[in-house]
Amino acid sequence: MHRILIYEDNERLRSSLELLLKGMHNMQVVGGFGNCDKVIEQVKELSPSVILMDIDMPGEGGIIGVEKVKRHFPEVFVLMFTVFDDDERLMACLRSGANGYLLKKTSPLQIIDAIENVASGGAPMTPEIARRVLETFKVERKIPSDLGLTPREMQVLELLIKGHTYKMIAYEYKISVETVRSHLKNIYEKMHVNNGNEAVAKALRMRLFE
Amino acid sequence: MHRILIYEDNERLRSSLELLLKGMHNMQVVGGFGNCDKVIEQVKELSPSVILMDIDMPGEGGIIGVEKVKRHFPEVFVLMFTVFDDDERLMACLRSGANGYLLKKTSPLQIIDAIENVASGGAPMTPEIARRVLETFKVERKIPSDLGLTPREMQVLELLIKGHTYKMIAYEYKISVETVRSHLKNIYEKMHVNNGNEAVAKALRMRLFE
DNA sequence: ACCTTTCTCCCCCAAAAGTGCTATTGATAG
DNA sequence: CTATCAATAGCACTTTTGGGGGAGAAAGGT
Repeated sequence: MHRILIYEDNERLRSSLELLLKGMHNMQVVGGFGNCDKVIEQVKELSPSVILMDIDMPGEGGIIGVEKVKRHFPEVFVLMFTVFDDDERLMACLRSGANGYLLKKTSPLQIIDAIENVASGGAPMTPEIARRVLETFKVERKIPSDLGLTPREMQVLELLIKGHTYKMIAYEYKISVETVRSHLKNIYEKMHVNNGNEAVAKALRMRLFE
Repeated sequence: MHRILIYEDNERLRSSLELLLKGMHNMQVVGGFGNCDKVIEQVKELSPSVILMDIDMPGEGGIIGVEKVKRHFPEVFVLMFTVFDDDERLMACLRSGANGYLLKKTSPLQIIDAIENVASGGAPMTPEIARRVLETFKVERKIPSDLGLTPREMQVLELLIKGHTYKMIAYEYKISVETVRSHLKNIYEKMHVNNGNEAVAKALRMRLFE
């Protein structure tokens, strides 16, 4: 039996949802509210297993809502449910740990499906949403990032990033400080930077190291 | 009409897939191979609209495959299709720009669905996969990361990351170099680091800046 | 055999960075 | 009113860095 809690400021839509879900033998709507101002108390009180959460609501919206819920009750599944589909909000929800993301144009059947799905550990989302999520992975992709650094140069740069001084790097690799200097000179030239700080920043931004 | 190209080293499975897809009125299997060694030539030759790509194949596997395809033909949709479901491979594929990710236990009907779906710009994946993808978003979440840096200290640190010298920072904010030094001293202490390189690395890793 | 790259090392020298102090001012919280 | 904090600034002193050279040995490719 799934215990559903609904956050949706549009009264009519909320009623429709309640009606729809009540019609299912294995679902029980334990509550419905128009904003997330008291979400913590309400979840504690009603102990839902799945929350349907609209994003755009007066007072505290769904983004704050999902964050609060997931921080205090990470075991409760939260399903975002919205007309808005801008990437900003989407990502904000996902980062806060939302378990799924539905657009309001989703059919009733699919909503039921999604609830079943999320309750069994899945992460339902429309293919549209999924595409956008994957998109963000791609942009994150490592750019060619071929600076032509030699293996040794990479090693030296790595220790520089760790905050080692030239002397420490030299000791680490059993080479002279002069050699370390040479490597760093070459590194800076190849990276088109003028000092260590810039090199460190650039290397990390290019994800040469983690 | 979708033009499908299949990469799958298991002959029997490949035949089954071909048979399944050929049965559809709007799909045409333009080819099938057991590895990705010549994927570029093959795609150029056969110009598929959707590629079904197994991950584990002798020779060049699907991960190299999807990467090659997406680099040379970003407009071709690639649907990964595999028994393996470890996060490493999954992420590698997604980063390379795979358009969807199916597990082999997926039913024939769902495979057809997924192809239609990916061809119309969606990103089909099993809820299971979707869950894992969302998971990676969560772990990426910004941690409180409160070092107690003051606004001014943040500004100074920001320029340091850009590779500015103390002198340049001082000039930028119309303060004396000594003041910059003071700020940096405090910054290093608060961050528990001993020099600029380490501070830059730590700041970027904590995503204090991007 | 010749060339290039990589890794190694050296010198000089100036600039920059880091450490340890002190100290004044203005704003703010208690 | 007082204590704290942020921001400012200074000085002395040491260490570290960065930029300019040059140069030799080993490895790898043509």
